[in-house]
Parts: sequence; C-alpha cells; structure tokens
Amino acid sequence: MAQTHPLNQDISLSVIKTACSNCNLRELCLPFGLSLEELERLDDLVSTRRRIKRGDHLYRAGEVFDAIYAIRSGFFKTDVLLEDGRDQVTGFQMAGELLGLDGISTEHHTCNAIALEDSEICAIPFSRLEVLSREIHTLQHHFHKVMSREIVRDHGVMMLLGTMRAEERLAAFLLNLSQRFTARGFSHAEFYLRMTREEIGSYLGLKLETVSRAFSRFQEEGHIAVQQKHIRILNVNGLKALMNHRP
Amino acid sequence: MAQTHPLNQDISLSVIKTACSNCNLRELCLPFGLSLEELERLDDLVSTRRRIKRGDHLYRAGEVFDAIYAIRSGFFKTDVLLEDGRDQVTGFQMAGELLGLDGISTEHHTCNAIALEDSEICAIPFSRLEVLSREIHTLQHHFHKVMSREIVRDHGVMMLLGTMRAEERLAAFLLNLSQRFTARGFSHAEFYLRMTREEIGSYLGLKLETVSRAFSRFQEEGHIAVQQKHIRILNVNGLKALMNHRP
DNA sequence: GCGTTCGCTTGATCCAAGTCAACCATAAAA
DNA sequence: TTTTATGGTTGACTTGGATCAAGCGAACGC
Repeated sequence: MAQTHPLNQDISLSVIKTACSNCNLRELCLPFGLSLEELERLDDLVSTRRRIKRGDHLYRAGEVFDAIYAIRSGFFKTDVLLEDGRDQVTGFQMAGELLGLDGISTEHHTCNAIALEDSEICAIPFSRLEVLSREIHTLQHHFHKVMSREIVRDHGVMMLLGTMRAEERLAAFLLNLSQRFTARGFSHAEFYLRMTREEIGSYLGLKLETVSRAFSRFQEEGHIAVQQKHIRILNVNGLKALMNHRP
Repeated sequence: MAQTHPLNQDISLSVIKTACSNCNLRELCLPFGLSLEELERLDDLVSTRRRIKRGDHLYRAGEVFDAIYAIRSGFFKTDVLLEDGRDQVTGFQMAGELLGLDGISTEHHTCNAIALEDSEICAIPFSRLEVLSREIHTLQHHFHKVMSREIVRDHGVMMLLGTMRAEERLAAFLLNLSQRFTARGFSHAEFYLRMTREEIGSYLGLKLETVSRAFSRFQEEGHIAVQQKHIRILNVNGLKALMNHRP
C-alpha cells in the first residue's frame, strides 16, 4: 500500500486509514512527538502493510534484515532457538510496539517473530528510516529512545530470570501485561492471554507445570481469577507484594 | 581534555594520542568504518576523557543521562538494584565497548557502572552524537548497529539464564570472555578475571558457591586451570561441548 | 453427536542449586 | 612478622522447581 502523498482531501477513507497520521497507535509507536507535516512524511515511509495469520512467521532467524515492523493490531512472540533444540521466548509484543530491532546489528534477523493471533503490521524499510531520521530530529531521537527502551526492558527480564523465584516472576509478568493493556485503553484488570502456559514458562525460565501451579496458587490466595486464558486481577497490591517478597 | 581541532601537525604527541583517529581501539568502538576526515570530526565530539579508579562509579542509576561512554582502557560492570536489596550484574564491559546506552530511553541512567580496575573512558555527549550522526551516515548506521548488538547480546543472556544449567552458563561465560580478549589481541587461553565469584554468580543467576564448585569441576575434568582469578583454558572444545550438553 | 487433539491441572518423586557453616589463601594493615 | 579483612573452596543438608505421570476440559473435524 505504498502511496503518494495526498494533496487534496478527495481520497478514499481506506487510504487515509492506513497512514501513520491517522493511526490511533501513534502515541505508542514510532511517530510519537512528530508534527503533522513530519507525520505526513512518515506516511510515505511506511510502504507496506501486511496481515499475518495466527501461527505464521513475520520473519525467521537467519533471514536478511531490511525492515523493522510496527504492530498495528494483534499479538506476537519472538523466540530464539539453540542448535540443540532448546528455545526461549525473548518477548511478547503488542499493538504499537516494534519488531526486528535485533536484525540491525548483523543485517540478519536473530530470532523468529510469530503471530499469536491474526495480526497486522506496518513494514518500515530500515535504510529509508535512517534517511528520514537524519532529516527529522524528533524521529531520530525517538527511534534512539525506542532502541534504548528495549535494552532497559531486557535488563528487567535478566533481573527477573536471575534473581526472582517462580511466583515473583509470574506476578511481575501479569503486572507488566496489565500495565501495557492499560496503556492501550483496555481493562487493566481483565484480559485474555494470547500465549500458552508453555510460552509463558519459556519466557520466564520455568516449566509449564510450574506456571500452572503458580496460577492456581494466586487464585487460591485471591489475587486473581483464572479460567484457562481468561485472567481477572482481583488484587493488584497482592501481586505487587508477591513480587518483592523473599521467603 | 576538550580540544580544538588541530590544523597543523605541530601539536604535542599527548594530544594526538587522545584522539579517536589515533586510538587503537577504533576498530572495536564507535569510529568503526569512518574515513580519515570523518574520524577527525569525531575527535571533536569526544570532548572529555576521564580516569575512573577501581571501585568508583562512572555513573549511578537515577542520574541524569547526557553522554555515552567508550571504554579506552580498563574493565567495568553494570548492575541494577531492586528496592528490596537484591541486585543483578547486567554486564561486564571491556576496552572499546560502550556504556550508558540504557540511559537514552528515559534520559536517566537505569543502572550503575562501576570500574573493576583503574580505567579510562571517553565521554561522548549524546546530543552531539545525534547531530554528527545526521551528517555522517556511516556513524549513524554504525551507532544503530551497536545498539542492536546490545539487544542481541541481552537475548543471549536471557537464553543463558532461562535455559542453561550452572555449568553450561559458566562455560558460556568463559568462552565469551576468551573470545572478547582475543578480539583485543590478548591471549584467548589465559587471562585474569577482573570480577569476584559473587559478581560472576550475580551475572549468571547463580550463587558464588555454585560458581566456585563449577570452576573446580572444570579443573578436575581438565578443561581449565584455575588459581584464584587466573584462568587458563586447556580445552576449548571441552568447554564448548559442556555448553550444549543436556544431562 | 463423538472421538481426537491440544492445552491445562494436579499429584508424587527427584535432583540441581541454594543455604549454612567451617576453613583456607592472599594481600593489605599494623 | 603477625593481624585482619576479603575472597575463595569445600562439605553437609535443604528445598524449589523439574520431571514423570495421570486425568480433565474445551475446541475442532468428521
């Protein structure tokens, strides 16, 4: 859906709707802080929109990198595979978040990105992003912030994997999800998990049985109500307390 | 040691020596791939050099961020502290590597950087780096690669913490150190650890006793020779085999 | 409808790493 | 030289989470 910049208002609604300038996620995404004129230049950059069906790969480890991806709707996981078959989920990404930053380093993707529900992404050719970010300082700075935020997030995960016990990890995970759903205008207290217990476990460095037991325990103690993938948070402070309570 | 750009050759050797253009680490650092003319412009950017004594902080979590730091010589660790006192070492950095990338995101540092031996760093004011990288495409691209590489590195640590057992983690750690020393022209088979067993353990999500036992075991099996902080790698392939051998 | 599949829960048992504790080595201070 | 402090090693014991195993419930195809 590459499109020339519209010079008049006489264009179809569908075309308007594909632009960053009209995306209601732009506060969470790359366009943050840009002026209207700058936003319109960004519209040209985001040349492709693609639908990815649940279970399909957006990209695979080893593929040549040439674009980063903004999630317009849907839910993804990224994972890395070791030669010996072990794998690890390195993150879950939702609308407004970027995928593919890991590929810049070697010009090849270093992980797999897989849709956990039918999703829609905007492809942003990286070389053109670099050109544009030389001209739009705000874009340049915001992009740097986004990359840095990813590093900070990873440090948080390292902290979690390195120092927390099973229940603390799961509590931290739920609170993080809740906070991100809130930022997107969804309920902070009630949501559906898009991933399986096994995927949660892989992300948190736990086995699926341990995740399941922790869920059950949280429910017994009245912190949450779980029914399969449907989660209701009944006591946020209870979860927060669990997060930094050493035995 | 801020300095105006020298227009003639009649300058003191000491001033020449402080410049990126004369730094023998530039292949490992930010200046990688720059032309001579571009390198000279970068020299102006690196306005400050500072010595950090062993045990001192280069920066602390919470401080305002305004520069990233290139390590000219020495050895650092970064760590994050949780409110409840737990902490985690998030990385060890050596000559030619960058520190402070985590601070871009919030304009405040999110971890502590502490020298593990007397060190010397180059401060690179971030706003000026952004200006310069708009003009020097190679610098812009290389900086993006460096940030991306940090993300990939963090994914590696997540993998390590999430899926590997104690001995695998330590083997991976030693091989990584060895490889980085090699890239700097030092022996790949013999080096001094700059960090304590406790710091290694914190980084690897293990207790110091477990690290110590793993070292002893590697020695018994003839993979390495350990004497306190002095390490000799006797059998690289043995270590590599340990790294992906599930019991 | 009914079987099949996949994901989830729960119980019983096991083991890798944590904990606690004693002791040793090295280096700096007195 | 002895003293003290800091860091490292090793042993005995404990435990949180892994593993193995059985059974359940929801969703889907036929």
